[in-house]
Amino acid sequence: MARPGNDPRYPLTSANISATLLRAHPRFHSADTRSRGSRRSPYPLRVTDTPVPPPSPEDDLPEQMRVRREKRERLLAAGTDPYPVEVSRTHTLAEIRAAHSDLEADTATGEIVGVTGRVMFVRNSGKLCFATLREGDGTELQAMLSLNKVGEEALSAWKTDVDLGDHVFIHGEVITSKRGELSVLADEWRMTAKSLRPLPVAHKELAEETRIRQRYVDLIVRQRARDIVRTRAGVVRALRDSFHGRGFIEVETPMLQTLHGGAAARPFTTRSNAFDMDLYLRIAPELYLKRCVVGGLEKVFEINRNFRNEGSDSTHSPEFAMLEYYEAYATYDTNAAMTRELVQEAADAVFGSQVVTLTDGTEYDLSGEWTTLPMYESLSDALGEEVTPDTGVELLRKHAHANGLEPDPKLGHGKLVEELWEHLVGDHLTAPTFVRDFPVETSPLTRQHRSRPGVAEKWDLYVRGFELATGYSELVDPVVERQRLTEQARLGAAGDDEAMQLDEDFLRALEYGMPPSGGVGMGVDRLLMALTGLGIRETILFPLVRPE
RNA sequence: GGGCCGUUAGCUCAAUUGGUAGAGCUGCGGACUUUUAAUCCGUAGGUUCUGGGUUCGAGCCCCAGGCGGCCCA
Repeated sequence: MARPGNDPRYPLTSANISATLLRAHPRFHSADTRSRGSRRSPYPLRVTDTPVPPPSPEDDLPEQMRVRREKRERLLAAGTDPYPVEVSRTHTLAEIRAAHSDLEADTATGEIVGVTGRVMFVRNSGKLCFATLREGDGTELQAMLSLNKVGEEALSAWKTDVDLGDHVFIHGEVITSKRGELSVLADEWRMTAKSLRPLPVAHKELAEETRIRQRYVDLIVRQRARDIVRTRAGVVRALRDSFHGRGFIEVETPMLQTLHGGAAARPFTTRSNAFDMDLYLRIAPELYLKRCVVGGLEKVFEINRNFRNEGSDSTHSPEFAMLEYYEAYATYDTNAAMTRELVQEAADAVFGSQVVTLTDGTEYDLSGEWTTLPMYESLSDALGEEVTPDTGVELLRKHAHANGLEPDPKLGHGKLVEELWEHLVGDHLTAPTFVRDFPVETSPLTRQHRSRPGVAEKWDLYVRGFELATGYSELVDPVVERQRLTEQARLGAAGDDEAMQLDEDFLRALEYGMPPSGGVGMGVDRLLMALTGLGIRETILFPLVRPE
């Protein structure tokens, strides 16, 4: 936006020349006090017949932002770049802390260093200034600036130019203060990145909405926010290490798909201009990973994003990270054991223990073998009456009503059993538990149990009451698979928008022969939730939110 | 989709029955060479989410909407 003073259309006048000069010279600060302290624009309007420039949006900025912008301009006017390309940092703050962990108070080491950090606290006095610098991981170190080391000009510039939140460079000697605080005593300092916005109060929690909408600010002020990011990275890395240690190959399969499949979920749609066709964001990588197994990638995994066009709450996000892995010659028995190991190895890698401390301070034990509950038997126990794959829909509906549920009248046997089970059993599970042998009807891509009619070789893993993962002995008979998918497509045509589409290419792949295989899907965000006790929006760095 | 609650200074929050919108931190000016959320003195900062309505007068009451949270389906 054009403004007088830096736009040729609005040449400098004596009035704004003097204002500019005053701002550029710290010596004149006291003389300039009144004009800088007033609410008036620092750019006086000229009394001429030339058009008045349109009001700059900056004139409407809150006072504190305006002040910081003025400081930036003052630095520029004085020939100092508030955003230099390069600074001569010699050590991180953490390196200095590590190298001088047990110095006595009031010690001078003689070591000269250059350090950088964001100014988090400032304690300025007349001739000696203290500042707490912080670097990315939260490590803090004190900077000290004294009159006799940096000189009057640099000290005065420090006091007038530096605000909380600014990045600065400090060159000087590593010392400890009289109180014993490890510090760098400056002989030189400079601005490395001027912050134009004031930091929130460092000692009060940000409102949850602000934490999510402005995660960058959350990360600046809250150690826990920084820790969560690192915990998540550690968990993902541990997962990859576990897979690599077992000979798995990581692949990346399409997120833009012409058909959506692999799960019962509503997809997002998008559009390809070049292909002139609608595309779907994937709801699951399953059908592509199975193509991989057909092709001979016998141990294959993918960690990446799925998108489901559904609402969000404390356990759901429309965009979430998913782990899926498939292994030839594995079954739902062997992949349950491996899934348990993956979780336990992640806990060990990140926390050094399989007993994790949740965010509310309670401990959660992931160690050892985990409970296994067959679905029909555990539901029968909870009802006090036997329920089997042959139990009729009417009787199931009666049980549902007797237990305070009002299931959709359209629900069939399978979904009724699952709803009843979730209500009577699932909601009360706390310890890690595998629930096995689901109704065939609700598991279209799973093979029938090898010996028990009416159930599928499928398990769900419940941890702290929510579903963390699901595993199968995969259905690999291409003829049966075609029947199941055709039925799904029929449901879709009938208006069930969670049903899958018929993927002829996937069926063609299966017709080449897929070895007997086990497959597992696990929510990565949910794994974080399980290990930390956080809500899903705390485990995702930038969750989807409505625009402000 | 329904119900309830919230939305006030840069941030975190107050504001009696409807009667001049306040505090702390932050900012600005001043003092201070060993501070640790420094301290002391002074001072500035507001479209009370938006739009309508009632009233002599609305942050507060009414209507509609936005955003967020919680509970329910």
